[in-house]
Parts: sequence; C-alpha cells; structure tokens
Amino acid sequence: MPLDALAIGNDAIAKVLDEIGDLIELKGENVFRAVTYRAAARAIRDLREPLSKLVEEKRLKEIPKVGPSVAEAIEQLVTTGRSKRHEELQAAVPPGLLTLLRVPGVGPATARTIYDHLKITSIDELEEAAKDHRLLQLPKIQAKTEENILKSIAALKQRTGRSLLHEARAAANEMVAYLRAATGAERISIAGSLRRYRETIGDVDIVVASESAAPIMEAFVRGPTVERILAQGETKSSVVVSRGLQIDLRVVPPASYGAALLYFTGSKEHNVRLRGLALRRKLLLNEYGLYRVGAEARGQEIAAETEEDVYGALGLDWIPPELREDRGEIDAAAAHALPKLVGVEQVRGDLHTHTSWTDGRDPLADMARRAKAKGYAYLAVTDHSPGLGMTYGLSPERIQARLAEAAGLNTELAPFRIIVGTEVDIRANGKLDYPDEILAKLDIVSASVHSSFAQTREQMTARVTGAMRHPLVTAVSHPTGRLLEKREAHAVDLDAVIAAAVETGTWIEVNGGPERLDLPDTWIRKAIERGATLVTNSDAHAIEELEWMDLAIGTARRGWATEGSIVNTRGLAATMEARKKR
DNA sequence: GCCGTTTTCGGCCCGACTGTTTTCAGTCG
Repeated sequence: MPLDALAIGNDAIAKVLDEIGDLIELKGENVFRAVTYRAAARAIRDLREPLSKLVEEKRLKEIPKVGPSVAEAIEQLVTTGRSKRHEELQAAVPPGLLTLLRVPGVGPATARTIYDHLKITSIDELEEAAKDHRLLQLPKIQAKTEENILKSIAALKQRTGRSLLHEARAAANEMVAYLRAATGAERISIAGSLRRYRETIGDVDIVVASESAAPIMEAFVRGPTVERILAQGETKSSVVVSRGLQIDLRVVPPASYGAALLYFTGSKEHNVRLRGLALRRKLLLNEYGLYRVGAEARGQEIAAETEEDVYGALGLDWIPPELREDRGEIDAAAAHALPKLVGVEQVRGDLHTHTSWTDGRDPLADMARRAKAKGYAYLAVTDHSPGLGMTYGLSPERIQARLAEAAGLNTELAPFRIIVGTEVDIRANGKLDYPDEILAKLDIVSASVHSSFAQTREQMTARVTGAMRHPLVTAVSHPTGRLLEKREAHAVDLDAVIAAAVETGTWIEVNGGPERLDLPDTWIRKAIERGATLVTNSDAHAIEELEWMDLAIGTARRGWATEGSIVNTRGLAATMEARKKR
C-alpha cells in the first residue's frame, strides 16, 4: 500500500506510543522504558513534519528519544499501520487494564490488583464493584480508597474534558480575588498551563507567598466556589470547583516564591530540562530554590526569590511562560537569543469582529466605541456573507447601509477608524460567497470555511489555497476549522496554506476565539519561520469579547511571534499598505 | 529505552499528600 493512502498521522502514532508506555508499566517492565516511549510521543506531537517523510528520508533518529526500538515501532506504524511491540504488549496485558488507568487515583499497581482479584476491565464494572464494597476484600484497599474511586468515577462522568482557556481563567481569577480578600495575601499568582496560555487547561495552579500557610489553606478549601476537597495538606491543597475544574494551591515562604512560581508554571518537560541542567552543575533545583547539592537541608539557596534569579543563576535569560515547553527555549536563553515576543499592548487594532448586523450581539457603534476605549486605532467589522443562512449574512443592500453607518461613526470617532470588511464564506466548490464587485467595495476580506468539512485533504487544501490566491482576499480565517474539545480540525495541508500565504502575501489569522485558537501554536512558529504574515483577531461577537485579543496574542507568543510578524501591531496606514497582494 | 561538557554503563527531576503504613508504596503534578 502506498504511504499516502494509509496516511497514519503523527498524532495517531504518538497515541500508540503513549499506549505502549502505559502497557509497559502495566506489564511491570522497567518504568524508564515507559517514560522513554511517552517522551518520544511528546517529541512527535511537537514535530512539524510528517513522520512518513522522516521515514522515507531515514531521519527518524533525529527525533529526541527515538532510538532503534522506538524507530522500529514508528516505521512499522507508518508502513503498515500496526506495531509489533504494541501488539505483543496488548496480548500480554489483560484488555481493560488501560481503561482502569483513566480513573484518577488508580495507577498501574492499583489497576493490576483490581484486575487480578476481580477480573474487572471496565469503569462501569469498577463502579459496580465499589458500590457493592467488593474492593474492600482486596489488599491495600479499604473504605477510604473505595470511596475515592467512586468519587473519581462520578467526576469522570460529569467532566466533559479539558477546560477552555477563558473558562479556566475566569474560575482562577475568581479564586485569586477571593484569596486576596479573605487572607490579605499579596503575592498570589496563577501558574501552570493557564499562565503559559495553553489552548486548553487541565487543572488550575495557584501559588501564594506567605510565612503562615495554615490560614490560607483553611480559606482556600472553604472558598465559595469549592464543591469538593481532593487533598488538604500543610502547604498544598486541591479542590474541585464548578464544572469539575480542579484547582491546586501551593503556599511557599516568600523567599521561595520565584522558585515555586517557576516550578508550578512548568511545563513538566521544561522543568525536567532545567533540573538536568542544574544537576550537571552540581546544583539541585526544586520548588524552594536552587541549591548546591547537599546544601538544600541547610536552606542555603543560591537563588529562589524571583524567577529571574533562578534562571540567571543557571546562566539563562528569563524565559516567558508561553515558551516553556522544551521546544528550544532553554538553549536560546543560554545563548541570550530568545525572541522578543509580541505583547498585547502592541496591538493597534482588531481585524475580525462581528456585530448585530449579522450574528453578533452588539451594535457596530458599541463595538467601535469599546475598541477606541481600549486604545485601538482601528477596528474591522467583518460580518458574514449570506451563504451562512443561519447567521443572516449581509445582502448587497445591507452592505451599503452598513457602509453608511460606518462612515457616520468614523466622522464622530476620528482619528479612530472603522474598517468595513467581510468574513466571506469559501463555498464547497472553492468559489467565494460574494461577487468581486461587492468584495471590491470592502477594505478587508477574510475568507473562511464554514461548511462541507468532510472534504478530502486535497479538496479542502485546493479550496482554501484557491481562495487565498484571489486578488481581493486579504486573509484566511481559522484555517484548521477546529473547535477545541468539540470538533477535530478538518483535513487540510497547512504546509500548502503557509506556502500560499508566503507566495501571495495573504495573511494567516490567529483567531482568539477561545474554542478556536486557530492557527495552532506549532504551526504559527512554522509560518513565521517561513516568512508568512500573521494577523491576531478576537473574532468578537460582543463588546466584552474584544478582550479575546489577549488569547490570540498568547497563542501567537506560544508560536514565538514577534511584533514584526503580526500585522495588526502596525498603524492604520501601514496595515492597509500590507494587505496589498504580491 | 535512551543518552553522554564527569559517562558507552548506570543513571534517568523532585517532592507533597494519602492511605494504610509501624517506615512506605502509590499516585500525582
């Protein structure tokens, strides 16, 4: 079978490698083997080339953590869709043990015990057994463990998945505000994936600096949004708040605040690299500080008070949280070669928004006034075209009326400027949903796919890149069409989209809508490396959603974006100049 | 199973909390 026809993607292969890791652990083999498979899986998720290509070019060994064994598994997966190692493990490990691992609190050892004695292989069976108190007969399991397993299963069933960034942030801000008011603590920070602007959030992490942890812990677990206490210790506690979101709190002495913030911001992979770096210099890095090995017990830290101190003592520049993914940022920090990332304060305008003329909630005048109040120089309104029946796309007549309204507002709000544009639908056949004479009246034309998502990769790629080659199209919006936690990206060749952007000068959007965050960060980085122009947008449908620009910028920063790569950091004239096609 | 500015063998990040433990294994992040 030709490789292309099989088309097993990097993500699918990474998933199998992760599963091999789990199976190795369940089987009781050396856990470091399992760790290696999982590390390789992660490296593959970060890869920006298809594995099939690397196999063909015999370059698999260039991937970190890929040695002879992992490479063999990858090659088999790419060429046959199966892996011998994977299948042998599946045969050796009872089916269903993997399923039990999904229950928080149940690890390999517990799963094994439960299976060996009760032959349980599904979460439903586990729930039944716990309700009947059959787990109590098992070694090392007593009432409390059984109770916790039941609670975890209930939470698992209630929980739909990871939280979207803005939802997690709202819950985190609520908790931080409460802790400030209830305890008077001043140095409180959100850490974890939320601070790194990851696209979805598992748990929220909060770090507090205080000499006395007990009252803060007490206040935390009694918080108004707390539904369940998972753990409560002297310095660390975990609770579940509404919608199943978990919040972890860590209280550390003020002298350790920087080290703790660094530690709990992660990512795990970034931390592991940092500690390895420390160890090679005979230093120990933990959440309390950086120490000479052996000196930690005496509390003689080299650095701990601020993140800058800790990075500095390791010979590194301070690394922005969005870069802390072990994707080359540590080497860049050592070489003093980190990019100067774009900041939300550099944004001069928003070029993708909707109003009550179509499916937006707020009138154009309100959107424009809010944008001006934010300090923007311009705002583009890009209401939908009629092809999207459900969103009341604008007819040619209503476009004229909207142009007239914008002209009036522009006089009133000058020098602030409303740019009248459209988010025009790219139809299934690749044609745009407005004729050229209408598009020609508009200053910004964003083209996007909203239908026929099931097209083949070839069809979809031709559809999108064809639109990008249209001389009146300024930008391509949400290129993958993914809806986080809801809908997968449609099949599209992003390499070809980036190539078309570089070739034609069409901008690629970084959409700040929290369920899109599209383009994804690893592709942003690739697009920038290849010289494409990006535009960050909120895709706001209401005045408060203009704040989603922050999410678009956070995502762009994760893609190592600098001011120069983001077109809407420029003033009005320069931005309009940049939309001219090559 | 991978990896090397102490190494090609012997490590692999580190600590908190829980539960069932009389000193620690399991799990998590």
